[in-house]
Amino acid sequence: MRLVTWNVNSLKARLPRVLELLEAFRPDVLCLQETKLAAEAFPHDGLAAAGYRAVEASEGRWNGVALVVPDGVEVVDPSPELPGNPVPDEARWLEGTVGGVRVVSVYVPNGRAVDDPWYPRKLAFLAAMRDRVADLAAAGPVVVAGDYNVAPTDADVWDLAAFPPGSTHVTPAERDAVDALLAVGLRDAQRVVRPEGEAYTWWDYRGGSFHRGHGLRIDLVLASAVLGVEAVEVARELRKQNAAGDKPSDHAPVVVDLAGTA
DNA sequence: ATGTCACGCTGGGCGTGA
Repeated sequence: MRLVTWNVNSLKARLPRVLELLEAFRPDVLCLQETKLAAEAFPHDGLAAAGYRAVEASEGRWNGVALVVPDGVEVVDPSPELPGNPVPDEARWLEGTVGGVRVVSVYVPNGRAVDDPWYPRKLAFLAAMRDRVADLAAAGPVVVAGDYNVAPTDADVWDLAAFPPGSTHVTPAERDAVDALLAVGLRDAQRVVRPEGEAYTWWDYRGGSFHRGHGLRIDLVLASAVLGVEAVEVARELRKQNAAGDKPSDHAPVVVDLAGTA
């Protein structure tokens, strides 16, 4: 099974690049985050032209997640429910069973700053995830893919000096929350294939960050250990503007090939 | 350089979020 996760920063603005991704990588499931559109505006027709269909959880202007699969593939028992979610009105969680694997597309709250009310909300969201994923992992193979807004280790940050005290994404509490997800029996797919070193997935739009290598690895694919990880690729070409002038997201897609799936 | 995007509201810049 080939799974891709991508924070697109508006599916309306990014549709040409999503179609480019589907054509180039032909995933069996694509987990989208930050679709940033209402359900009635979701571009089902555009995806259909590429041979794909989507199940989505949409909110309107902000957030929004989706699972995109090839025509003829069913997403069984889709659900946006995350028990204990501190922000249940926001479209940040969507699970569905694809090929016998429970797949989740998740957009974890940013957190903003350690002294901001969004920081404890972020930690509460991650705690709710842990409890839900523990239940899912006990029931069968699971993949939790998305924008975690956490860089799990120092190797996932271009420069720790850019994260002075009060900064989010790198705090021990956030990293402990990701470790707690792994502790229910998941593996960080990128680190299975590439145990250390740089594998960034996000670069700020500002200041030429991509060109300068100022990135973070915050888009993660956590997979049940029973699922073999054959390959992982960060699709960096999609972080660049294309020849037609279509702009990139500030995140690159993460492409993961998994074995041991139906 | 806090140097970029994308959105809604509105009719072209501003506020918001990342």
